[in-house]
Amino acid sequence: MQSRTPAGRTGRPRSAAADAAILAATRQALVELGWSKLTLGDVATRAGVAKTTLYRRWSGKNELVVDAVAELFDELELPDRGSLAADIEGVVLQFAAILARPEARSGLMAVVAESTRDDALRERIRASIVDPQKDLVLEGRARARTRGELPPEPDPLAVSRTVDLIFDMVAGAVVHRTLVSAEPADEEWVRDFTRVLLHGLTAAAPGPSGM
Amino acid sequence: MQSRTPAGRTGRPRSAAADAAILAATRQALVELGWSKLTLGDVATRAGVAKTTLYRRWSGKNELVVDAVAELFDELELPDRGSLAADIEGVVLQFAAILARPEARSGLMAVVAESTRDDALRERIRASIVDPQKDLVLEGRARARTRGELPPEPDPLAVSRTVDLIFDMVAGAVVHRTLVSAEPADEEWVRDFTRVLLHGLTAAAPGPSGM
Amino acid sequence: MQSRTPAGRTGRPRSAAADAAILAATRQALVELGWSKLTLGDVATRAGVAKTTLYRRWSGKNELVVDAVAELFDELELPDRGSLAADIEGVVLQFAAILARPEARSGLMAVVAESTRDDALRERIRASIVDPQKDLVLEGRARARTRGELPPEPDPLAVSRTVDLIFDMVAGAVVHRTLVSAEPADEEWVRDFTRVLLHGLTAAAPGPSGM
Amino acid sequence: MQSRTPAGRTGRPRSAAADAAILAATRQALVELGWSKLTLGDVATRAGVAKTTLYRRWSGKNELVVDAVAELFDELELPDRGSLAADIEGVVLQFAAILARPEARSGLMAVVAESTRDDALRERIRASIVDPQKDLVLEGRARARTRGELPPEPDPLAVSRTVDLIFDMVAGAVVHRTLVSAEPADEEWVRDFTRVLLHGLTAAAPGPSGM
DNA sequence: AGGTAACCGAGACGGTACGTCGCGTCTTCGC
DNA sequence: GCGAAGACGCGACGTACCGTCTCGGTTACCT
Repeated sequence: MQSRTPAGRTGRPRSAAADAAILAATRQALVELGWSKLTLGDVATRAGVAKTTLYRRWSGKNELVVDAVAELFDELELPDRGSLAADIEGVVLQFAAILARPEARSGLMAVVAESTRDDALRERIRASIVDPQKDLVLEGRARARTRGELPPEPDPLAVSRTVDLIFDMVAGAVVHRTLVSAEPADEEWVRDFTRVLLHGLTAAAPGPSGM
Repeated sequence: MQSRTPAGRTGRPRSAAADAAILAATRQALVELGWSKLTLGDVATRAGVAKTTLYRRWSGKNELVVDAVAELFDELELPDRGSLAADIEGVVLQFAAILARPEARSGLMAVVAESTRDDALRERIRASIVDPQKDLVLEGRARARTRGELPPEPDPLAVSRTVDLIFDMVAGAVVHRTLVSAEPADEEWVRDFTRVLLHGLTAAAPGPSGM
Repeated sequence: MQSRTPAGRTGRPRSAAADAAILAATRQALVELGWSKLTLGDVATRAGVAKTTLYRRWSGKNELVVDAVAELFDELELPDRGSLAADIEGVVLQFAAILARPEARSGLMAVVAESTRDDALRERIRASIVDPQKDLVLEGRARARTRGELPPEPDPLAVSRTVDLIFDMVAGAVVHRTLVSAEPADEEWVRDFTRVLLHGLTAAAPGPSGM
Repeated sequence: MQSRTPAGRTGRPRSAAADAAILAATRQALVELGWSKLTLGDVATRAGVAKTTLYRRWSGKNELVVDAVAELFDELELPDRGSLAADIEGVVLQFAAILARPEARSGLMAVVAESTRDDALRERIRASIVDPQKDLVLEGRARARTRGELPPEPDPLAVSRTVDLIFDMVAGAVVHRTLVSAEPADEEWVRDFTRVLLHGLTAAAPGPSGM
């Protein structure tokens, strides 16, 4: 192993505790103030840290909040509930539970909004938040295939297209339900949604577009 | 008919041209600067209007942008393309076309993000943007029913639940595809999506939960 | 008799009551708010008058306040107390009494300050406020001369110089005492001041500079 | 001795150069614009300083101008011209010279006007501007006493009363001559004034009121 | 064991935008 | 045509954060 400091250097190393304190303070501030009223000076104060220390690690509000929110999604995992439908329901419920937390709600949508004009930010969001979720879709399909619930892998290009579609439908529906319609994505809704999604995928599968 | 000015009728009336100029300037600024760099002072200048005039009509950036973006959605209408699937594809494409415009992208997501902490704002978004869209879903279902593509109206409560689900799935998927995945919701994607959605709805329909 | 409207004109004549109401409202506002916080909109409201009406009669805050304060000095008159010293004491006390009123204090000094960069304003102050006071000095000297307390009139140029000096000394001392030292110009102070002034004038009179 | 920074010693220290630049810019703006058109934003710009820096040091226009004008009076000193009359003439001429400068004229009167409704401001004016001048009167009397031009010190209470009266007469007359009458307090006027004042004081001295 | 370089807190700095207030002008309606 | 009501363009206000920059002082690594 090696030291964390990038290029084995002299001088005092950065405090590891500060990073955690800053991210926690960011989430706390998101809960209490929301995205638009969150200020970096306030986050620094909450974390017991100087503004300088914060700016040494993050270049601005967007990047900081992405990282703070990303940690919330680390707890997402694919439960093994025995069937594809049940697995999907499980993960959708987890996703909905995260979006129900106030620090995720405004923070996530705000950085997504910002990312429409900032490619680096969108890439950061994709890498920290979106791709890990997409991996769950892939993992779920693989598990279903071993169970025999899905046919063997078709050609890879079609797979990618299908996975992307599934992901947009799942994430999009939950986000829209939670944030725009402002209704809870509870078990009943998730059951309805999962049924439509699964039936749609299996029924549409043999179609000519190779789904 | 009657006079438009509701109650107090004295004094110089508000300029109607100013409203239009301000909303147009807001959209222009959204295109050029994006949400976060848009300032009300700049919008006022672009509109050839004093800041006070703007503040007399809108209480802040959020409300202004909601109204500016809402006008973009006024052009949405349900085309009659002859079949339910084609109608859906048509309206989804229109929706996608609007979301492809930069003044809608960042503006819409940003106000949605803000609305997570501002109930009045969420209600404004719902009334000006969301509900008109939802009406299209209702209209489309009614038309399909006269065509015989859908069974006659089941009980009203289930209808509401289904319409809400459809709406969250349609709007959510398009938004997520466009803004998060940052891929175009083009004809091919819309065709795939519509197939899955329609198959899912018809296949799931006879289920015990009354869908 | 005839109408007040200057050049016998058509249309509704200006309300004479409005002028008085505006000046009274100005003094009231001076008392409550002071010069710097006095606003013309507020004066108009207090007077039950529209801003337009006010601006039709006065061109701005300075001119309005000069007129409002000038009315306070109309009550100044030269009492006949039997001797020059007593006459002076009397008029100085009256002057001090006016300066003790809050509507005079801040209003007067403020317009004087403004007049340092506005010749028209200074002329207006001189005509409405200063010259009437100076006339009292002339009147007092004439009366003293008939009493035999002063020698007959020397050459007119020297008179003007002396009157100006007396006036600057009297008005200046009272103003400074009242506003800068912030002590009351009461009877005792006025007696002391008058003694020094009169002794100075009579003792200095035979001097070579013709006083 | 000890460190200058009183208590909190951490953080970047305030720039001493900024204070001087701001006061100089204030005087320059007073000359060019006068009190009423002087804006703190403009002063900051002239000083090459941010508005916040200015507000960190002064709470508003009044306080700033008092300090800016006070520095003008620092150059006042009592010349030794050999006699009491000559000394007085000298210091009055200095005082008049300062009041002849445009940065003093409008600035000084305006803050005095404001001070009629702001006790803290009046105290600030007294401490920075008035009291130093009054000290000159005391110094002049002491020097005259060593010369034998004045009798030895009478009782202290009467002294205070006399000094206050002298001061109000001197400062008041010069201010009134300069600002209200708008005539120069030149050597001739100062000679006349000094003669009246001195004769008045000496002639009145033996009076019963203890002067 | 000492030197030194990067870290840390605190907080002042030059900026930019905020949302409000007052100005003096204008536009409308009613008397 | 006058007067009330009030919207208008304008410009300054005083505040809040931004992201940067000194400060003095503290570690941990590397001789």
